[in-house]
Amino acid sequence: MIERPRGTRDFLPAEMKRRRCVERKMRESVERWGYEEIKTPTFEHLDLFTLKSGEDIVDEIYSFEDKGRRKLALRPELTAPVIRFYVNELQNEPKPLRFYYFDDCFRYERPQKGRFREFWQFGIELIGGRRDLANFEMIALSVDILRNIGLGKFDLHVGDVSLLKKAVSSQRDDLDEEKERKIFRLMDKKDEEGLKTYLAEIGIDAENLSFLMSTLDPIEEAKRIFGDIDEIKQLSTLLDLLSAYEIYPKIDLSIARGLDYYTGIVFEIYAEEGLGAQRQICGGGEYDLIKLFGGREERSRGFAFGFDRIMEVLEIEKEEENMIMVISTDDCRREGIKVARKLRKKFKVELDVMGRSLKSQLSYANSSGIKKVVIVGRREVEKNFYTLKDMNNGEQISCGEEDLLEMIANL
RNA sequence: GCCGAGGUAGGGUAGUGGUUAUCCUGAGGGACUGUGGAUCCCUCGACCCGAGUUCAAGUCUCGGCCCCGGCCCCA
Repeated sequence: MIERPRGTRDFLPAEMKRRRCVERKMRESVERWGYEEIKTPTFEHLDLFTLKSGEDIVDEIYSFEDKGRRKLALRPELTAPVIRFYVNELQNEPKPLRFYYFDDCFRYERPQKGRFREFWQFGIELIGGRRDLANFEMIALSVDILRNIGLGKFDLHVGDVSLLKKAVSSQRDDLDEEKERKIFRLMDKKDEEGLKTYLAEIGIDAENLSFLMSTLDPIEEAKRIFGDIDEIKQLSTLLDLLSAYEIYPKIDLSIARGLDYYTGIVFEIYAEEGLGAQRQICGGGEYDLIKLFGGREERSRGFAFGFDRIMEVLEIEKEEENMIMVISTDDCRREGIKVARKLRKKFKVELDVMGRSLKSQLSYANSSGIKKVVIVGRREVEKNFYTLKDMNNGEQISCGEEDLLEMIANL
């Protein structure tokens, strides 16, 4: 027997209904803000991703060589492909550009709760725009989506990596990249003890950086240290605009995220429960990929939802299935087929393919949750009528050909 | 890659070295040739894979695979 590859999943019809329902709501949400769907290839040149994230990520990517010796990779995320697309052929479009995507991504990682080797991302990229207004739109939209899909409980954290970088690099002139990274990582993990120990080790006064981890009013504290610099104004304006949309994020200046390409505001959204160690359901921010990919400098920003993680925490009530079954026995199959065809103009209709008796077909309808059946048997065919049966209460009525559609709708 | 817990019909399970591997559910058929849900009967269907120990392995040992929780990483 052939097993499903590690970290992949099969989805049953019931689960696909849930997923499509949420997907539909997400699409509706972003389309109401003027976003349009785009699609990029499932695989790209490996370089696209190493350029963005460094050589190290090759370990976590599904990469391969094709028969023409090209080094390719299944996309591990969608921001880089979308920006590549933009740089390739959309740079002269009028700004802003509002794009959204919903697709599967692939990462070679150890699977655990909320983490798979094939997983789905729903995200947007907003290219162009003045920083404060565009950042407002990005974050407000992400919250709008969650509100629309009915996910009420989440934590929104907003930070600014440029402030973080500035604060850390101002501590020592000779701070190399590796040390900075380690500091960022400890901060991102909120490992205060580890951070203190490490800062002491490399001779930095932890007090100077403590405002980044502060939970009280980090903006005020940053202002005290840096003065009223542009980064702080941006954050304040953003908070003001968000409050107009009734969004009150938690400021967290220690968010480091991928860091390599984020350049300004960053944000993360966490589910409150149900995901174990993988609580993050959304991440995004401002980045500078366009120039890196050889385009004309243009600010852009975006976010992506971990669709599968959202599905883990979201509770959705089941939609009732509205299936009609046309039941006919072997001597009347032709008539049954004709009736089914007529009904399919307006309804979902099933026909028996098992060759079952009338009794067994009813039994099947019952156990499949089919609420309405039309019986087309010899008796009906000979006298030229149909029998409609309501499976909920067992009541039956007869009707002629001309009122079939109407009567079954009202059954 | 690391640490830990697991893997018995489609789903849920019993089974501490010894009959033909238990029970529930499910699925297919029938009792019942034009009327479902109840009942009864029949049928289908499993020890993750591979080595080893043993007279004998679902059970013990080792390796692999998969899965679950966590670490690392997280574009």
